[in-house]
Amino acid sequence: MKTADPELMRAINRFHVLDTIRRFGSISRVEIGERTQLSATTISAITGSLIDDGLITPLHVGDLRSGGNRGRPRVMLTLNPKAALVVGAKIAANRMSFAVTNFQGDVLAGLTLPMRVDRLPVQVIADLVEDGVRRCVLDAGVAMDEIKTVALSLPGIVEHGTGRVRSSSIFRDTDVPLKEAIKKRLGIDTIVESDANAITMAQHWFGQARELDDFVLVAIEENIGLGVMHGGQLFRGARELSLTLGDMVMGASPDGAAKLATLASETAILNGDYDDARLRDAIRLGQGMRQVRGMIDSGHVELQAAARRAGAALGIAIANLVALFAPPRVILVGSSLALGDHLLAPLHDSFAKAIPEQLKTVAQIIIDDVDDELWARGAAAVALGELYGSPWGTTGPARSHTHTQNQNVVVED
Amino acid sequence: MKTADPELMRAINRFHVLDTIRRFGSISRVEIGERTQLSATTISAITGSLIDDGLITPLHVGDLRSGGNRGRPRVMLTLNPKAALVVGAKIAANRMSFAVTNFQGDVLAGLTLPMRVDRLPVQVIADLVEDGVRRCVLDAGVAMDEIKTVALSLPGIVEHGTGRVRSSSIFRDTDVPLKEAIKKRLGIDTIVESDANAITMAQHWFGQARELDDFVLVAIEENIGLGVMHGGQLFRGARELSLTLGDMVMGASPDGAAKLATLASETAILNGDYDDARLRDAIRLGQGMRQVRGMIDSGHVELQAAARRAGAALGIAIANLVALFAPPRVILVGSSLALGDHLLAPLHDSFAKAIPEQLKTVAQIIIDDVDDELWARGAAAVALGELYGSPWGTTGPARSHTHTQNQNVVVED
DNA sequence: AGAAATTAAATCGCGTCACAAAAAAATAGA
DNA sequence: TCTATTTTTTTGTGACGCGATTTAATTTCT
Repeated sequence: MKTADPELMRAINRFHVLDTIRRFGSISRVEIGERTQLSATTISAITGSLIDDGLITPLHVGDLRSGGNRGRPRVMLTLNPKAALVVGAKIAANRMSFAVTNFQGDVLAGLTLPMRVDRLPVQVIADLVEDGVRRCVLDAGVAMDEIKTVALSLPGIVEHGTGRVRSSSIFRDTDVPLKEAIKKRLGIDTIVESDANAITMAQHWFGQARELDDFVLVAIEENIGLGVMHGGQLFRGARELSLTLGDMVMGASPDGAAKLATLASETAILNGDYDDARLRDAIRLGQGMRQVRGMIDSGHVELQAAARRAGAALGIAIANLVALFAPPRVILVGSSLALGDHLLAPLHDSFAKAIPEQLKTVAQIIIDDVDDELWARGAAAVALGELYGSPWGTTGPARSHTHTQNQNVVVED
Repeated sequence: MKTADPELMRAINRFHVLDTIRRFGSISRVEIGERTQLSATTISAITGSLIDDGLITPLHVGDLRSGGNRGRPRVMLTLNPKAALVVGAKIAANRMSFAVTNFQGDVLAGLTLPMRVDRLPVQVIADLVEDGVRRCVLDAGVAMDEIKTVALSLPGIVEHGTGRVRSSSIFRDTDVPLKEAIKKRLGIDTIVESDANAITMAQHWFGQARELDDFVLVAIEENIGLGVMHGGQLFRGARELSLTLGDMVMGASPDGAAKLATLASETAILNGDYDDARLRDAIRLGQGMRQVRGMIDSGHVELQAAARRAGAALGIAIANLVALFAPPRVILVGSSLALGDHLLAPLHDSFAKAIPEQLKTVAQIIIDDVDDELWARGAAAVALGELYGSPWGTTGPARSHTHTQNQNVVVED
């Protein structure tokens, strides 16, 4: 039970201000006041402290006066890109992606390594992750000790707090203490998050849900991931467990029942149909679904039926989600979207049939074909989100800026 | 976006204190401090203000000194029962229940009226509710204007904020502005809530989940209701919509798919099997499931199969819920529990088969056979919860209690 | 019985917070 | 240069939570 004290109050308002600056990229104090409803005084104090801490920078524009604009000009504030660097990583069965981003979430260096890692021993995977992170950081031209946090995302059920992976298609073992393993190797704060939550965060910060504080995301890949944004925060289960949709059982009785994952995951669609050499290669490269789409287009009936089945099941599962969370938007991402209408037409169709009448207008379904980098960037956003929430610089007392204020770095164009 | 200010801070802490007193019934200031982690100073200030506002009362015990207890004795604090009176009501298809409770949630008067109200015109139902409330208040020996709030609970999807009933088996119409209708009739603040949420609140306050801030409740009656308690608060969908489980589609494709409600609701189990006169009567009296149980016991094969189907479907639906919310406890309530093991055995069975391995130990399923009064009391708890959260007396400045107490209570519109 | 010890609750003083009002800063137009 | 205008900072006020201190109410010891 969190007690409220002045420090918490400040932390909340500070976060609101920082978040507002992040959302608008470049914004004056007055506008922050309009958006947050905080008084100008408070804004000044908080932004002052943020400037002192080096998290934001004042930006005296000089021009951009759109004429007829008298009075003291507004000083724009932006995130200080150099305030922190983080690494985000996505670990998938057939590839790893890394992204080094600055405090604004801009990608300084990206790296995707196609390789089949699933079912390798944990130690080996951890080694590979370490290599990838170090390599990507090197590419970005920075030193490892400048990295504040590393965030890893992977499919499966992840316990956010402890950084343990309860279960994942990547690992043979269950309950893998991945966070500790990586932290020991890199000597950097590490966060482990489900890939679905990472991409959900990415959509919230950079993608199709920038303006929404409530939405649901379904990631259709080797597994079916789920991310729920609720009130601007990732919704986690009661034990800080990440959510998953692949375990949803579709059926009314144990006999006929099947998990969604066995109906709609990539593996399910392929159903062991690896006799085609090109398809085998494509799968190894993570292009399996694209290849399948081609095969369906040229008349592969069985695969088409599999895609239809998958789409139908997904449509129902999504309808169930809408019935539970009533989100204004559902975003679909993941490699299986490469199947195009072979998957989506039955999906929409069964969604329409499954959704209750009075919820029909509630949710809007959006398809977003995202690239590897955004997944990794999402993981980075998870890391940044934590830095925002609990700034390492003291949340503490407002200092009198009177004698520190002149570092107001005048940057002109 | 709520900004944090001293007033909010105080409101939060005040709520924590009040909630702690409610949970423990009778508790001293020191113990409140231990539980809330607030300083003794703050506790003193807040309890002082609560006493001034008449919400709690100091209780000088005198005895109960369990020996060996030196020093100044603790003064116990309790909720002031007379601080507010509320009415809770449960509207079901075949009966209405009412309960007048004091500020502690003690029932001063209860009333259950067996009558078939579903599909009656809204106006008629509203009239019946009005009569029931007035009658029950009269039974409690108090005047209507002493009632602070009325809370109605009913099956279906309810929009909490506006008090509109999006859809309910009770009403023929959709989007019924029930809150307005009742408020106009009674002239009292009215809250409309789903019955599942009300009984969830009741379990949290008085029942099987008193110590839990996270749990899920499934109400199996004419419909399948769902309540989710998350972090000590009722979890509502993004639009403040109440949740429902009856709309969950069980099946992998639109053809074979069926909503849970058509598999596991009372109507579904009966499946139009009204040829038995005694059963017809029992249903009218809300004893349908009890009667069905007897019929199964004496060898009614079809009904037994129906119960088995229902249980199996419910087990799967609950497993899906556990996969989504990871609650430590799932509580089952509702009239269908009268079916006993005819329903529960297949339920547990299919739950065990459907739940993923790593979540097996997460949730504990509890059956609770609750009576009508608890449902109504739950609605009352919903009303009380709102009173707690935003106390009508000014949350305002701490007064020096020594000489002030008489000013406040200026409540303006 | 009276003093000492002990525990609970109230009070005091401090630092912090948000905010309103006033002052200062920075610019455009006259 | 001077005035009007708009933004930002400074100043002053009321409220908050908390640690230290004081007062209150008992029990235990002598």
